[in-house]
Amino acid sequence: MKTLLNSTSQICPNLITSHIQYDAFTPEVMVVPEPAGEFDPVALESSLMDTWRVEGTFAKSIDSRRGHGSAFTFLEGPPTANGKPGIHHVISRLFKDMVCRWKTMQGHVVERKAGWDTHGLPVEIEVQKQLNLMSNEEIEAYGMKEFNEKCKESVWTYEETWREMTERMGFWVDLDDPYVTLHDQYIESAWWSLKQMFDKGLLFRGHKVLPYCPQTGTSYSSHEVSLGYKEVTEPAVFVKFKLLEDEASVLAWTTTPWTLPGNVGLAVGPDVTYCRVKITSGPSDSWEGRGGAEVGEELILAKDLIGNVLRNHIEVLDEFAGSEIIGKSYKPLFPGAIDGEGHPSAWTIVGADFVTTTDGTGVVHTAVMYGEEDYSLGMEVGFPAQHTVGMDGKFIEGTHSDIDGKNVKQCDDIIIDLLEKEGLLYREHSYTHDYPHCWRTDHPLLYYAMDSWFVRMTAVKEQILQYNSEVEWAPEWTGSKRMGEWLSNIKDWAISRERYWGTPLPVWICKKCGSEHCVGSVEELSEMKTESSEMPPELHRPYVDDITLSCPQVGCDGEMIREPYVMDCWFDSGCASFAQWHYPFENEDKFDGSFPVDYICEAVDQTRGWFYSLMAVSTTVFDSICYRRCLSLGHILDKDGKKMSKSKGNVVNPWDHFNKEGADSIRWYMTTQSAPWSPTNFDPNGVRESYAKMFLTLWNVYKFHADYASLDGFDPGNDDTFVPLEERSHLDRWILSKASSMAQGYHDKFVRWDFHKAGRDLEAFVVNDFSNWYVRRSRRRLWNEVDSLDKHSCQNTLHEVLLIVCRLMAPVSPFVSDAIHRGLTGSSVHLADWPVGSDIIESSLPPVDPLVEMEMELVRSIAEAGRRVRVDAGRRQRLPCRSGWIVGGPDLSSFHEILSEELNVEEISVIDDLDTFQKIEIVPNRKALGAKCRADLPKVLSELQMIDPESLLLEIEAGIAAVGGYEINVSDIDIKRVEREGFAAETLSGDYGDVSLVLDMEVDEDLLSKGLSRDIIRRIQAKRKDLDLEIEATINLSVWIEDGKLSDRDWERVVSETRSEKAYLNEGVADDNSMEFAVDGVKISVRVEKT
RNA sequence: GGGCGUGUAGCUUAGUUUGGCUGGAGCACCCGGCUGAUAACCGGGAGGCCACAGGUUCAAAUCCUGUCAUGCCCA
Repeated sequence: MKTLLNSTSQICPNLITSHIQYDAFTPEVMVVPEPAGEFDPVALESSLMDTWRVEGTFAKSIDSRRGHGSAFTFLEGPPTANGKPGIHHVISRLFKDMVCRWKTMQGHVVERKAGWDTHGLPVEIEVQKQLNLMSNEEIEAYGMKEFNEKCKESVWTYEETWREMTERMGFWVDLDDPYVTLHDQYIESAWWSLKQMFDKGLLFRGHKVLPYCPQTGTSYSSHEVSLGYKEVTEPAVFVKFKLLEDEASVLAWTTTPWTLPGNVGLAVGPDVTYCRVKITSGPSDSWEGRGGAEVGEELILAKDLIGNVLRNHIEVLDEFAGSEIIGKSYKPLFPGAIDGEGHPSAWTIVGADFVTTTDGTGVVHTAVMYGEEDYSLGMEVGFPAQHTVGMDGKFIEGTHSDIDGKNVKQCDDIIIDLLEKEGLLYREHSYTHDYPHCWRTDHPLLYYAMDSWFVRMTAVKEQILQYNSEVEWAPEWTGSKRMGEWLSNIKDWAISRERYWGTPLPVWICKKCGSEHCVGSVEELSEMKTESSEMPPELHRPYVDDITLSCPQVGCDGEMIREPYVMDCWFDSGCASFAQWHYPFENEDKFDGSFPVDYICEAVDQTRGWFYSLMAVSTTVFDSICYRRCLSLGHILDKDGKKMSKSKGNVVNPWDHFNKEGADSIRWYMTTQSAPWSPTNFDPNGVRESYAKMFLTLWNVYKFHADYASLDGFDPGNDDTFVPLEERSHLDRWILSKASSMAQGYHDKFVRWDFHKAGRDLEAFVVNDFSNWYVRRSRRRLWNEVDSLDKHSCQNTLHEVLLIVCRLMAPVSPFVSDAIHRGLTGSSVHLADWPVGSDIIESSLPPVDPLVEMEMELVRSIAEAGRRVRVDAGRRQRLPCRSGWIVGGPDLSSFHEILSEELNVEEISVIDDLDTFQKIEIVPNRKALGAKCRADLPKVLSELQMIDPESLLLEIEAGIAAVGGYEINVSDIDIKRVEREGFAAETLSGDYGDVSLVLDMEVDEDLLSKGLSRDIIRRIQAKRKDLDLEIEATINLSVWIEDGKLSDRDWERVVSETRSEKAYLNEGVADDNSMEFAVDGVKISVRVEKT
C-alpha cells in the first residue's frame, strides 16, 4: 500500500531549489506535486524571498512580458529614508504593488523604479538636533559644507530598514537603481524644469508671510509651528486713527502693538454697519490702564461692537455701511516710518471681505509685512510693502527714535506710551491667546514677510483644473472635491526656502543691472560662470553659492550672484516623472514611453502634497496631465480609530505580524478589511483572522490535493489521466463554473478599484464553496486507492481551481499563491497570466454554467434546510431517514446522491403534488403598492392580510381583484408557498421558485442499527485521533452493546471504516480501558488498541 | 475658523449612488448538531435609539438641514 510521506519538516520542497529553469514562452511544465506539509507562513515566505532573489523572478516577470510591447507605467512616490518605516508605509506599498502585479499578469510591461526623497527641512531638523545646532548662525559657524555632508549621511539612516521591510512585505520595486533627489542628475532636471517656468514668465519674486524666529533666523513650517503653541497674555490696544478732513477717528484693535509702526491701511467690511459716536461723559471708575477720550470726541467703529469696546457714555451720531468710508485718508501713526511715495492707497480705509465683527472694532489694522491677510490685501490694493522690522527682530533705523534698534517684543510698552502721549490710545487691556513659539528657543514667533520666489500658479488655473478633471481618481471625490476645491482657490506656489540642504534655486541676479537669470543645466552654468568661479563638485550649497555668472544683458558687464535659497522639497518630488530619468539630458525614449504615467498611489494627505506638486509641475512645464490614474488611500489608525503616535504607544510594528502570521496575511487583511480610501482601523486580531480563515483554509485544500496527488503520482500534464469537462461530475463542473464567475466578478471589482470587495468574494469562494463544499464533498473520492475516472476528474478539477485561485490572489498575497502555484506547476505564479485575460492576453477561465450553479445552490440550501428540519423535529443527524421528498423546483436527480448523504436520507424522491404539503401565501410588494396607493398603503396592507390567498389569486388571474378601492394585479404581490402544519418540512424561495423538502420521520430497527453504527464509528475515529494514529494504521477493536441490535452489515461497516484488524462484538467483558456512551438509550462500550 | 472624508451589534463590516420585504454577514459569546475536516464545519440564539436632533415622504440607515465625535488638508 502507498503511504503518505510525513513531511512536516519539509516546507515547500520546490521553493529553495532554483534548478528548475523557467521560460514564460514555453508551455508550463506540470509536475507531480510533493506533499504540502504543515502551513508555516514565516518559513514559507522567507524561503520564497530567497528563491525570488536567486531566480530573479521580479526581473523575469517584467522581461517575459516584453513580447506584447504594452507598457503600464508606475511612478513611485519617494519616501524619506531618514525615518523608520511603519505599518502605514506597508499599506501604501501594498496598493502600489498590487496594481503593478495585476497589470503585469495582464501582459503589460510594468517597470518599477524606486525613489528616495532626500532633501528638506525634516532632514535638517534631524541633523540640527543631533549636532545641537539651534540657529542658522550656529549652522554657519559649524560650516554649511560640513552640515550638508551630515544631512547627506542622515538621509540614508534607515535605508537598510526600508529595504528589509520592502522585501519582507513582498513589494517588488527596483531598489538597486532608484532615483534620488540629491543626485546631480536629478537636480539638473529640476533646474531645467524651473527654467521652463522662468522662460514662460511664471517665476517671480515676492514676499511670503511666515512664522519667523529672529533668534534662530529661521522661518517655520506649519508642522514646526504646531510644536510650539503656548498660551500667553499680552497687551492689546484700541487705537484711534485720526481721519484727515474729518473730526472723527477710526478705532482699530490689535494684539501686536509692535506692528503699528508698519501700519499703512485700515480695512473695513463693505457690508458691515458702522457708527459714528460722540463721547458724552468722562471715563468710568472701573477704567483700567492707559488711554482715554475727551468728551465731545468722535469715534467710528462697528455698530455690533460698541458695547464691547467703549467704556464711556456715548451718543450715536450716524450709522452707515463700511463701503461709505472706503477711500478716506487718515494720519499715519508713525510718520516717516514708511515711505508712501507712489502708493496713493497708503493710510486710507479699504474694503475687505475677511473683516468680521466677532472681535476688535470691526476695523482691521493692516501692516503689510506682518500678516498673511495683510500682505495679500496690501498687494491687492497697492499698499507699500516695506519693513519696519529687520531680520534680527529689531526696529529698523528711522522708524521712531524711541524704538529704533530695539527688539520688537520689548517695545510694546514704549509704543503704547507713545500713542498715549499723542492722544491716539483709546484703551489697553490684557489679552490671553494661544500663540506660536519657537520650539527651540521658546521665543514668540513673528509673522514676517520673507523674500520668496513664486511660481505663478494663478496664471494656469484653468489648465490645471482641466487636467485635474482628466485624471481617473479613486475615490472620485478626492479629485473632484478635495483637489478640485483646492485648485479653484489656487495660490501662487512659494518654492524658495531660506535653508541649506536642498536643491539650490538656480536663479542669479546681476549686481549691476538687476536682471534675473535662471540656469537650466550644468552646461549652461559652465558657459555662463565667470572665469574666477570654479565648477562645483556637486550641485549643492555652499558650492553653488560661490559661483558668479557674467550678466548676459547686452551692454552690461555686471556680475551675477545666486539667490541664496534652496527649493521647496515638494518641487523636487513634483519633478519625479522626468527627473527620475534625468530627462531631457538623457533617456528621452524612457520618458516618452512613460509620460503621463498610468498609475500613482499614495495616502490622502498627499492631495495637497505630491499629487498637487506633480500636477503643478507637469501643467507649467509640459502643459499636460502627469498621471492618468491616482489611488488615494485612507490613513491607518489604531483599532480604536485613533491616530497612531509614539506618545500614545499605539504604533503597530509590521514585523510583529511578518514574524507571526506572515506578510500575506497582513496584505490580505489590509486589502479586504475596508475600502482602500477609507480610514483603516488596524486590528491585530483581524490579521490573525485572515491567517486562520483564508490562508489556513486554502493551504489545507492544497495539502489535501497535493498529498493525494503525490501518493497517486497524479500528473496534470498527463493526457491519460485528463478528464474532459463533459465527463466530469456535476460537482466538478459546478466548482469550475463557480470559480469562473467568481473570477470575472473579481476582475470587474479590480477594475472599479473595489479591491476590498474582490478579496472578500475570493475569500468567500475559497472558504465556503471550495473548501466547505467541494473538498468536503470530494474527500471520499480521493480516499479510493484504485484509479478511477471520478478520482482523476476530481484531481484535475482541484488542480485547475487552485491555479485560478492562486493567480487571482497573486497580486494581493504574492507568497502563498506562488508557493502553491510552484507546487502545482513548477513555475512562479508571477510569470503566469491573469486568468480573466486582458486586451492583450486571452482568458483561460472554464465555461460558466449558470444552470449547474443555480442547481447546486439549491442543493446546498436543501441540505441546510434538512438540518433545520431535523432540529425542529428533534431527530439527530446520525439517525438516517428512510425517505425524503422534494417538491417543486428544477430536476435535481443528478444531485440525489449528494443530498442523500448530506441529509442522511436513504432515498430521495420527487413528487409533484404540492398541495399534499403546501399552501400559498400572498406577500405584498410594497414598492409597487406604495406607488399606487400612496397614503392608503397601510389600509390596503391590512386588508390584504385579511383576504384568503387562494381566492385572491383566482381574482387576480381573472383580472377582477380589488383591495381598498385599488385594482390589484400580479406585479403588486409575490406568491409564496409554505408547508402545511404537521409536516417535517421546510420551503425555500429563490430564483428556482418555491422548493420544499419533506422528511420521513419513521423509525425502524434497520434505521436504528445504521444510526448506531455511525455513532460507534464516530467514537472510534475520535479515539484514533486521540491516540495520534496514522490514517493507515490498523487497530484491534472490541465493542459491547446492551439492549440494542447492530446488523451484521452495519458491524462490517464499523470494522472496515475504522481499519480494524481484529474486531470483537459482544465478546468478553469491557474493562477500564474501554469507553462507555449511550445512544438513544442504548449503552455501548468500546475498546480501541493499537496493533 | 474653512474644505473633504468617516460614524451601522462588544469588534471588523455589507447595505447609502437609485428611499420600499423582518438592516445582512464574519469574529467573539450561549445552546445544539456534525466530523479522520483545518486555528475546521452546520443549525439555532442573544446582541442594533443604523452617532445625535430636526425636516421631506404613505415609507428614511439611505434624501435635506443642523449638532457631536473622529481623521486628513488648509487657516
